[in-house]
Amino acid sequence: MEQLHPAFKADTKTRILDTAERLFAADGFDRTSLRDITRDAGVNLAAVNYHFQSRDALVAAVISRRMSPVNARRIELLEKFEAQPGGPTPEQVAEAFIVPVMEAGAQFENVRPMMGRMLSTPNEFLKRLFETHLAPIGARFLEALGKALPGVSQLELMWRLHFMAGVMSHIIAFSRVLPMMTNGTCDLSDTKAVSARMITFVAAGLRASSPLQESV
Amino acid sequence: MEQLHPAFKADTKTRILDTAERLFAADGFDRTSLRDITRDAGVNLAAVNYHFQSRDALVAAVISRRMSPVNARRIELLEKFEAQPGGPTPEQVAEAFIVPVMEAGAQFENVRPMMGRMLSTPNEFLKRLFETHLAPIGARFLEALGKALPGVSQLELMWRLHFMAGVMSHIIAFSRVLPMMTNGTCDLSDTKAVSARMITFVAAGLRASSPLQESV
DNA sequence: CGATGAATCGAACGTACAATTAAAACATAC
DNA sequence: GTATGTTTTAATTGTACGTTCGATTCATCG
Repeated sequence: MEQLHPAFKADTKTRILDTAERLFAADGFDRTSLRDITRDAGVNLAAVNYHFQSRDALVAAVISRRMSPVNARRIELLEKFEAQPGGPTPEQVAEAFIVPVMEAGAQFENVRPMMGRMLSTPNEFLKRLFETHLAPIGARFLEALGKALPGVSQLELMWRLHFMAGVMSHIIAFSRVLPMMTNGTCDLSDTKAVSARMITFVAAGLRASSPLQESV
Repeated sequence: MEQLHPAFKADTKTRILDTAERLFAADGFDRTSLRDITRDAGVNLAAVNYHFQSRDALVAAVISRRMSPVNARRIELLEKFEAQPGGPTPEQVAEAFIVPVMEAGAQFENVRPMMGRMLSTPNEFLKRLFETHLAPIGARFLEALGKALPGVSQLELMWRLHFMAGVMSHIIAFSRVLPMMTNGTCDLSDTKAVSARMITFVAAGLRASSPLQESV
């Protein structure tokens, strides 16, 4: 893992970010107080409101730090696949959607559970933040799906985009409990293998003929 | 909708349950206080700790009231499909998993968002409750998947079970925001149509040949 | 009617929270 | 080495929370 123990070195701002990320991942955004964060980070309580302006702004900073590179990588992959002669395949769209998240999860210990929290916390502020980060990504992937599955209606594509998102969100959100729930059977440490499983499942679902409009 | 406005009739206990369900669905479990609930229900604050013993026990009661019938119906459907000559098809397993939830969502306004909150709240008490309700269901569906997809390894089945759960959880959890996110395109009111789309997607994913072990 | 238990009520308990303040400590440049 | 701007500190503010309490109302039955 790349992260240092926050008790050593690193400036206050980074210590707060790292500790907040870890605690948000472990306990959720709503149930982690500034007192928890500052105590664990070994900094003063007021440091949060000094470096960031508010608790909400800290949450936004924690999320942006990890989400922005992931979404940039997603777009990058998508453009690469779209430039290829056969256009993007459903497998490639799924890969561009899933792999950057899984790779970030492998690189930074807390990213997967933290994103899981983000995807699943009812907090209204988080919902807005989520929209900010994911609305443009959703639109971009809808467009790519249209190229990968010509003839499928926009409505159907929209649904399947959300089904794909559901498969990934669930695995992300359950990344901490999944090994326990399955008695160690489901192991997320082999990122490539898990991604491959997901891509296979999702691509097959994307390719399935529509249940309501059989024709084209 | 079957529910009455809590301000009229119904005894205190039911008024609390109905109001709590509505507020939990709207604002989440953690962000809904007993004061919010009792104010909206028009009952005294102390009534919650009188009728239920604690806030946690109220949460458990709210969830059990809706989850128990859904899970009973799931098992019922599964047994019906398993009794059929061809054994259960992947479509039938998906149907038994998905349809009871969607039907409960159509019957009671707040069930879908409330279940979405339940599936996605980091609260440790909720996690335990979730385990209680879903662990046996998961085991039962894993068994059914084994019959529907003979030759697929237990490991692969476990993953695909979670992929299926992910598709449904995501739609459930996003039931309130999905119409807004998609500019009204994705509409959950036609329960049968949404269920059919999900079943098609999931069954295709379940049937896909394994990415890691091609043979069998 | 009068008594007994369930149900409701207003009020308070102690705890935890985000945010703010003014002073202290620190670093940097002159 | 003193002045200036940045960072850290301890203490406090006001608000909200779950839970508990004793008193009061209500329904039921002897």
